Parts: sequence; structure tokens; C-alpha cells
Amino acid sequence: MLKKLAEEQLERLLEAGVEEFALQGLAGANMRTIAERAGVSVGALYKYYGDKEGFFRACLDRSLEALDAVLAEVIGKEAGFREYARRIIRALLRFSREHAGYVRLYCALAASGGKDARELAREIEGVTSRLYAGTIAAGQAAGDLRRDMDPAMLAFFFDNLLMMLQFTGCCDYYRERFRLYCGGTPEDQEERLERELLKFLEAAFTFEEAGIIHEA
Amino acid sequence: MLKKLAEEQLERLLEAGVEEFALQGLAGANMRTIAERAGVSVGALYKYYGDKEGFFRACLDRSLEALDAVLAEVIGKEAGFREYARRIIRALLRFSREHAGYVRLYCALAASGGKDARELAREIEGVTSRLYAGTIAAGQAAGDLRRDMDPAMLAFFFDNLLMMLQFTGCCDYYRERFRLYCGGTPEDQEERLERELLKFLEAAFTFEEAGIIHEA
DNA sequence: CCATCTTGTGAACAAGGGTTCACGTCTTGT
DNA sequence: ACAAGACGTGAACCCTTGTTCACAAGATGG
Repeated sequence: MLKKLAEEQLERLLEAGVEEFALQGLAGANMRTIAERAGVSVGALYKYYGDKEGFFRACLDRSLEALDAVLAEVIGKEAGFREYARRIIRALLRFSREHAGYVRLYCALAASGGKDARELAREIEGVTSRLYAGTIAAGQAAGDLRRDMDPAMLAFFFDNLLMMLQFTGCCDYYRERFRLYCGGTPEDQEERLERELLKFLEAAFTFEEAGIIHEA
Repeated sequence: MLKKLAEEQLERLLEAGVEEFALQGLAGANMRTIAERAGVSVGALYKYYGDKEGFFRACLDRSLEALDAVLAEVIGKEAGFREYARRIIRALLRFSREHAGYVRLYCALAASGGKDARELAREIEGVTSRLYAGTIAAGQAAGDLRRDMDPAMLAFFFDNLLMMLQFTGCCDYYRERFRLYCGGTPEDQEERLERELLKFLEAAFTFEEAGIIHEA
């Protein structure tokens, strides 16, 4: 059996694929380049994944698994909003550091149009949207969070900031943009970024017309 | 002179180019399709713009001009932060409505990597970053805005939310995402979106440890 | 150790698309 | 109205790239 050898080369194929698709897009990615970078022949690549589309799907699935794994370690544990937000921010920062290629792929896909993009949105955001909206609604009920805003909207803005946080860590455009606004690279400023984002979020979430509800 | 005829067809070329590049990316865009959609021969397209790269650059410049025009009508007029934010949000919502193709192109470019993306970031965000940071610092000095946060970071998060606002209006993935979080389309919910975002921003910007600074 | 089967290889094939250029058509100047 | 020039046209060229397949190399079973 050559399977033993192929096992780790399949890893490398997916890794190379994620990087290539993220950098060049689905149309721009080159199957020969991917195979070469993984040290595998194009023939083998096609044997395992059928065609470009199928291989792309495999790369995507791999990325989604990694994201799920990160989210899984955050959800479940009960905590106040502030602690909860801090955990998510930390987890996403780590994800950006360890799986930059996945985030770049995610960013590229979100930018592409068509029905595929919409389906992808349902697949990825469906989970988090319910998760966030539920947690926020609970926080409102408990009196930790402001009640004068729609929990759906709060969740939406929350995720907006988190998406941008991810892109900021991994994608060239967003990294340069961070440098323009704040100076330095996102890596070097990770602590500052986490601290200030938390302050920003706390204010946005606990403010109320009548006064501040400072959490327990 | 055929120039008279070509003049309005050049418009259509750029328009078609923006749409195609935004939808398919630089690599995926098809020059034949663009020419056809504009009712012009490929030959003419190449006569005017040299090659794909040059034509792409022209499409991009056209988009940037449109963005500058929108920003120009917002800056200059002095106003408190709340009024200022409202103006920008309104302007960007209108921009999204009228120039969806430009926003999609912008989104696609931001997702692409490499040196081009970094240069683009400096070109686009350089202006707004100074603009926002300056306005916010002034607001802090005047006592309208919280002083316990770095104005650069405040400006950064502000722009993060505005970028996402734009994408939400124009790009398939982000539109679907909005639907998941909030229900309905961004167009139908424009008022709600504007109102809630303003509330969110106001809280995030005017909160302070010691209490709320309610603007004059 | 040989026959057979499984799996990997990369040259070759075919389609797609960026780019060119010989030609036709329209404008201009006289 | 005609010659000269400018401009638009789109078929053809050629390179890139997704995909296949005849062959080679290694594994398996006896």
C-alpha cells in the first residue's frame, strides 16, 4: 500500500490548496502549482478529488472543521458577556495566528458572488448568528446588557467586528489598513487590539439611555 | 470622428468592467464578455486600455473617484460626532445603492493578496484614516467623546463597521449574512440598520469609566 | 520470484481566453 | 466627390491550464 505515503501528502495537498485558493481565488488557482507545491503529481490530485471544484470543496471543508473546533472550545461554558467576548476574541486571534490560510480563504470566498457565496454564508454564519443572538438575548434578560437595542442587531455588529478582526490578522489589504490606522502589525499589537476592542464592545453593549448597567 | 460614439461606450466599458471584475475577480474576468456586454469589440477595448491590467486599473480609478465624491460631500462641514456619523452612514448607504458594482470591486480587491493589495490599502484608507482619527481626536478634546480610548483605535473600529456596512449592502455573501442575523434584505431594513448602528456607535464612543458624557 | 493488481506519473489533449493585426468602414480635408 | 487617414472589428494566433490516459513503479498473493 502506498496509502501510508499518500496520507500525509493529502494533508499537504489540502494545505497547498487552501493557500493557493485564498491567494488566487477559485478561477486563478493553478492545479499544477498546487500539486507541485505538495510534492504530488497532478494525476494523483485528480485521482483523489475528481476535479478542481471537488478539490476546492475539500479545502473548504477542511477550513470549516478548523473553525468549528475553535468555536467548540468557546461555547458551552457559561459566563457573563464580558468574559464571553474575551474568550471569543482570544480564540479568534489564535485561529488567525495558526490558520491564516483558512481565514484568507474565507475572506476570498466572502468576496466572491453568486449562489455558492449565499450557501456558504448560511453554512458558516448560521451557527454563529444563533449562538450570538441567543447569548445576547440571555444577557439582556439577566440585566447585563442594554435592552434598548435589538439583540439581532447587536449580534450582527458584534460579528462584524469579529470578522474584521480576523481579516485584519491575515489578509494583506486589511493588515496594511491596520498599520495605517494604528501603526505596527496586528501581531505586535495583539494585546492592545484585544484590550481596546473589549472596551469598545463593553461600552456599546452595556450603555442605556437611562444610565450604565455595570455588569455584576 | 467616431469619438462621440466611443465616449459613451467607454463609460459602458468601464461599467461592465467594474461589474465583471467585481464578480469574477481579476483572474476570472473575461475581456470578451466585458467588450460584448458594453457593445464594443475587443479590439477597441485593447486600443483604449492596452491590456487587461491597464483596463482593470482604469475601472479601479473610476471607482475611487466615485468614492471620493461621496466623502467630499461629508467632510468640511463642522458638526458634532453624532451628526457626523449619521452623515457618513447615510452617504455610504446611498453609495451602496447607487454604486453597488464599485463596492463589490472594492470587496474583491481587499480580499486579494500581494503588494497590489497593500498599495491599494494605502491609497484608499490613507485619506479616511487621517480624516476619522482627526475628527475623533477633536471630539475627545471637545469633551464629546470618551477619552479613555486611543483615537486611532476608535477610528479603526468605526471604519470596520462602515466597511461591513458597505459590503452588507452589495455583496452576496454579506447580504445573506445580514438576512440570517436580522431577517429581510439590507435595502428593506435600511432605516433600522442606520438607527441601530448609530445607537451602537454612540454608546461605544461616549461611554466613560466614570459615567456617560452625553453630547451637547 | 513471478503474475497481477493497485496506484502514481507527467506528457499530451482540448478548451478557454488574452492579445494582435489585416481588413473594412467612417471621417476629414480639399 | 475623392484620397488619405483614423478608428473599430473580430477572426486567428498562441499560451495557459483543466483534465485524461498510456505507461511505469510498487504492492500483494501465491
